[in-house]
Amino acid sequence: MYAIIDCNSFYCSCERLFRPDLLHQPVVVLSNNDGCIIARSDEAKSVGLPMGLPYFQARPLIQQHRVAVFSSNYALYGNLSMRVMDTLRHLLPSGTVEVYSVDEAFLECSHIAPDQVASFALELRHTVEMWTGIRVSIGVAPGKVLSKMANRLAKRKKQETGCVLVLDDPDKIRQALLDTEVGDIWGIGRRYADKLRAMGINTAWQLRHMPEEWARKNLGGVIGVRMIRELNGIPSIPMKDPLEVKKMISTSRMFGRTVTDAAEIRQAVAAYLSRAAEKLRRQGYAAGLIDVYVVSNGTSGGEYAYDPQRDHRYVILPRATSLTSELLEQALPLVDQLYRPGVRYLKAGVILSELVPESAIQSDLFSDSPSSSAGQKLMEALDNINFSNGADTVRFASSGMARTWRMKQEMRSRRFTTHWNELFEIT
DNA sequence: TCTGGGGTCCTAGGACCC
DNA sequence: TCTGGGGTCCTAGGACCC
Repeated sequence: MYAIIDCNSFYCSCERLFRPDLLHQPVVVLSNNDGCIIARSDEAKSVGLPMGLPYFQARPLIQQHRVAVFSSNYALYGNLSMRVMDTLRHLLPSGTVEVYSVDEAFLECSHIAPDQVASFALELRHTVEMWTGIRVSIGVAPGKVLSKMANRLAKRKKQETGCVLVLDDPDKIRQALLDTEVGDIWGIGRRYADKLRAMGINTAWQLRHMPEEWARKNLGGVIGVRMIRELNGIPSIPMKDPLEVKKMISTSRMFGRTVTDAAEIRQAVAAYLSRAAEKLRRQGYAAGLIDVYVVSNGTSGGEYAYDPQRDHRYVILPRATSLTSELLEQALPLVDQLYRPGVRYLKAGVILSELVPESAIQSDLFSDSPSSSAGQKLMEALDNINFSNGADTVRFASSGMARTWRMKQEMRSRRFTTHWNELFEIT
């Protein structure tokens, strides 16, 4: 059996943890740049605020129902996520927890007797809430797809299920499949859902009875075949090895306003690259390739304009590196190749790929410094200062001083758990 | 005026090789 | 006028996820 454990309205729960006065109030959290709604408490859902609604469109409803609004506070969410995941790893045998996203983890439960699974799940839910203050929902079933389905149904019927649902016999599975529309299956996105409905397939139960060969042709090849098997209770999506190396690290942001100045684009790219390099070092990798891209405002206004030929450049590094200075040196010239005067830019981004473990860097035949250990010490010092004193305390001058292009975050709560000067105070 | 950011996997098709 | 078969590697693009 597989379980998925999922934090309820995670970002909102994090905000409420330090604002108990909001416990039964509607709460929403906004995307970067305070652009749109990305998390809603149950109360906010029930006043009719949909996911992804632009903030400016949501404003009337927000005022009418006195909804508490927060800018996203990733320092806080990341730290609380770590606490939840640590709790799971503490309570389960090693190798059975797969962190799937900031607020979800799959558990492989073969070590638990089938008749114990339900009580174990309830216990787990209770412990996570006691230790972290975060409420979770748990779905258990044979396979990841069915466990996601169980989780979804558990949340939908909180009162009856206590946020835990175990699909452990054919009748329960059948009922769950009948109760799930194709578009609500994990792995079926909007495109496939439209396609399936056009073919008269509306429920997971109907999809389950389609032949594998049909799925191979119509649902993305092997992905479709795995889907049919999972729906039939045959686990076909394995647990992921937590040690697997990442393939890319990317950092991108919308600007707080449109930007037309090349110097400002360079600053933004320098800042995103610094951030990406920090992630790179934290995970112990070096990058062999840098991608830089920009997105502009379409000529007719409104629309995003991105043309890979025109708006994206990359450079292959002579030697993989994780030093911000070396990466900057290679990446900044790309900006000048991309930049077109007079264009209104909305966003820029940096992608680091061809990642290799720092310990296994291929040195280049002609480089004079075998491994730039002074540079590495400098980066270590930089990362330590920025970790303990807050991001960007020390940064490269190329990332700019005034930085008026930076995103808006006007309603961010304090970083209660990660910054000494922002601790929760009791008076 | 105002619509996020960070990922993964898979396939098709072109270039190239023997 | 005729013009193979088998393979690898790479990239772009589509689809999905939270």
